[in-house]
Amino acid sequence: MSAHSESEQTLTMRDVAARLGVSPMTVSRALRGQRGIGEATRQRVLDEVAALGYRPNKRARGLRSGGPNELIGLVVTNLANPFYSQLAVGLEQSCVGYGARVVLGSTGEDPAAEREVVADLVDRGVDGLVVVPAGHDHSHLGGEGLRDLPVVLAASPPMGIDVDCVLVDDFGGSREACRRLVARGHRRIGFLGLPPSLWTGSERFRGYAVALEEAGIALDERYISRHRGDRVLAEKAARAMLALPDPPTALLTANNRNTIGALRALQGRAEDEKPVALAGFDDIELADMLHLPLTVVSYDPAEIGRAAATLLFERQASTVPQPPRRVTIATTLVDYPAPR
Amino acid sequence: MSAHSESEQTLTMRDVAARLGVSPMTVSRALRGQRGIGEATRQRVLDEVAALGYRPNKRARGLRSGGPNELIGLVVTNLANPFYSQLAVGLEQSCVGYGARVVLGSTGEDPAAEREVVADLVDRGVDGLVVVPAGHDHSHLGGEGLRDLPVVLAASPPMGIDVDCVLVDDFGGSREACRRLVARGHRRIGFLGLPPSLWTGSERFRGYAVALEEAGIALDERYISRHRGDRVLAEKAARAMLALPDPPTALLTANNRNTIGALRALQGRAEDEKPVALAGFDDIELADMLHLPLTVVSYDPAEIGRAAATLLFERQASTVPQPPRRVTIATTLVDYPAPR
DNA sequence: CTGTTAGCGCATTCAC
DNA sequence: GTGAATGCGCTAACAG
Repeated sequence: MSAHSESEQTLTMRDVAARLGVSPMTVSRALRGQRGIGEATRQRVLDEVAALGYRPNKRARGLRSGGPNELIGLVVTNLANPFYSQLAVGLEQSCVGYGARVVLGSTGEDPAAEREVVADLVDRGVDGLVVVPAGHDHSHLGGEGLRDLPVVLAASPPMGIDVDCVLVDDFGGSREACRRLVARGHRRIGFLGLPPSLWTGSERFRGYAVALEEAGIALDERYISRHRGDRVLAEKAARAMLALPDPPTALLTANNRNTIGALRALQGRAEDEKPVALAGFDDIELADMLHLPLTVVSYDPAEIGRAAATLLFERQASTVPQPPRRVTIATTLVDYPAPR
Repeated sequence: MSAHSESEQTLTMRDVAARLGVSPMTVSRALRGQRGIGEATRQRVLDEVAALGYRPNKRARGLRSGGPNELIGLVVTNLANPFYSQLAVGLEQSCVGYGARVVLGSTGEDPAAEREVVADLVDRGVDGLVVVPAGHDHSHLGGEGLRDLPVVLAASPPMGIDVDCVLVDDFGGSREACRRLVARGHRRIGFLGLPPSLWTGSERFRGYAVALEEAGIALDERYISRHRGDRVLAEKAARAMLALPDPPTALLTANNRNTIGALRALQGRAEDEKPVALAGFDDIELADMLHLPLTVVSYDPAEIGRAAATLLFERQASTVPQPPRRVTIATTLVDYPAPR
C-alpha cells in the first residue's frame, strides 16, 4: 500500500537500529548530524530512516536532552482582533526561522484567565512567552512560577517585573496626529480614548495633551472622553461632543473602536453642517473608500511579533543575565483624502 | 524572596515525595485524583504541592502514559486573513473546552511548505490537525505519515483521502446572492471569481450558473472572470467588464478580494452613469459605511473552527473506525443599503 | 568511530 | 492503601 510495508506501530530508534544491526546511538548520532561517525555508516542509517519513514519523537528527545522545546507561547486577549493576528503572523514567521512554533493562548481580557493560560503554557514546556497583558499588574509574569522563562510583553511595558517589552510609539504617534490637526487650523479638538489605567490610554492621551500644549491650547474636559467601551459607546460619546454649543472642529480617536464610532457619528451629519476632521490611531481597512477624509497613525503589528521573537531568542542564546530591553515600533501618519 | 524558599531548580515528583516521606507514586496518584489513596494522604500531598509550587511535567507524563498531548495543530495559509484568524479563535475556544491548545502552522499558500509544517506538527505530537489546504492534492494528509492522526479539512473537501471536513455552503450562498440580483431585475450579471481548480472557485461559480439557469439566462463568457489574483487584478477585471458595449448591470463577486476590487472599480464612476449592483461572498468590515449598496453572503468563520474541534475530539474519543463526516456551515444574505 | 550504561520525569504493573 | 520495579523514546557520559 505504500513504499514501506512495515508494521503500523510507531517506529522507534531501536527498530531502525535493529534492522541495521547497529546500536540506537549510531542512529541517534546520524540523525542529528553529530560528527564522530563514519560517513558510510551515516549514509546507511539515513537511507534506512528514509526507506522506513521513521521520524524521531521530539518530546522524548527534549525530555532527555533538556534542550529547548522550540515552542513559544503567545498570549493575547482576542486573536480575532486584526492587530493581534498580524502580531501572531510576525511572531510565527520569526519563530520558524529559529525552528520554533507558536502555541496560542487566548485570555478574553480576563486577568485570571491570563494566569491560568500562562501557567498551562509553562507546564507544556514552552521556551518563552510573548504576552499582550490583559491586566494592569504583571507580577504573575515574573520569575517565580515561570521557571526563569524569558517573557516579552507586547504593547505594554512591564509593571512590577523586569522583562523585555515591545511597544508602539503611542505617545509620538498620537502627538503627530494631533499636531497635524493643529497645523490644519483646528483649535477645538476632541479626544476619544481609553482609560488612563491602560498604558495606551495614558500614552496616547499624553501625545494629545502635549501637542495641544505646544500650540498653546488649553485642555477642555468637555472635549475629552476616556472610556473602556465598544463602538457603540464611542459613537455615543462622539455624538455628545458634537452636540455641544461650541463643538470640536476635529476629533482625535485613540484606537480602532473609537475611530469607527466617530466615523459613524460623523456619517449621519447633514451636508450643510461644518465638516469635522478626523484623525485616529490604528489603520483602517478600506479607509480610502469612506467618504470622509481620515488621517491615521499606522504601524506594522507584525513588526511587534518579529521584534518580540528577536528579544526572546537573543535572551535564550545568552548565558549571562541581561538587563531588560525595550523596543519601540515607529508609527507613520497616513492621510486618506475623501474620494472624488 | 518568595513564599517558598526552595532551590531554584525545577522540582520533580521525587522532591515532593521525599519531603513527605512517601513514594513518588503516592504523589502521582494524588495529583491525578486517582482513587485508591487515603483521603488524609491525598490532602497532605496536595498541601505540600501547593506550598512548594510544584507543577508536574506534562511532557514526561505524556511520554510514559502514551496518552494524548492535548495539542491540536492548525495549518492555514495566512493567519492575517481575518477568516483564518476567526477560524482560529473558534477552534481555540472549543479546544480549551477539551483541555487542549492550538499550535500554529502557516504555509503561505505553498503546498511544499504545507507538507513540512504538517510533518513537523506530527513530530511534535499533536493529537489532531485542522488544515485549510493550500494545494489541490491532499494525499499527504492521509494515514501513512500521520500516525493515524485525526485530520479535519476546513473550507475544502478531501481529495484522494478520506477524512472529515467542514465546508461553507459555497454553492447555496452564491446561488442565493445571484437569485437576489435576478429578483431585482438584473439580467446581465457579471461574475468575478476564483479559478475552477479551487473548490470555492468551482462551487461559487456553480451557484451563479445555476441561479442564472433557473432564470433562463444564458451564461456569457464576457461577463465571467475567474482568476487567482489580488485586488488590483480584480479591479482591472471589473473595469474591463464595465467597459463592454452592453455592460453588466450587476456584479457577483466570489470572495473578499474580488468584492473589494469591484468596489474600487465602481467607486470612480460618474454620477450620471447607471448604478451597478454588487453582491459578494464574504462579509466586509464597515460595509455599511461605504456609499455603495452591497449585498454579502455572510457566515461565521469561528463556527468552522468549532465544528472542526468537535469532529476531531469525537473521532479521538471513539475507538471503532468511523466513516468520514462532512459538516456544512450555513450562510446568510445580508443587505447593506447605501447610507443616507 | 561505535557501543554500553544510565537516566530525563513520570506512570503502568505488579507486589505487599 | 502504598511501594518497588520497570520502561516510555531518546540521548549525555563514558567506555572500548
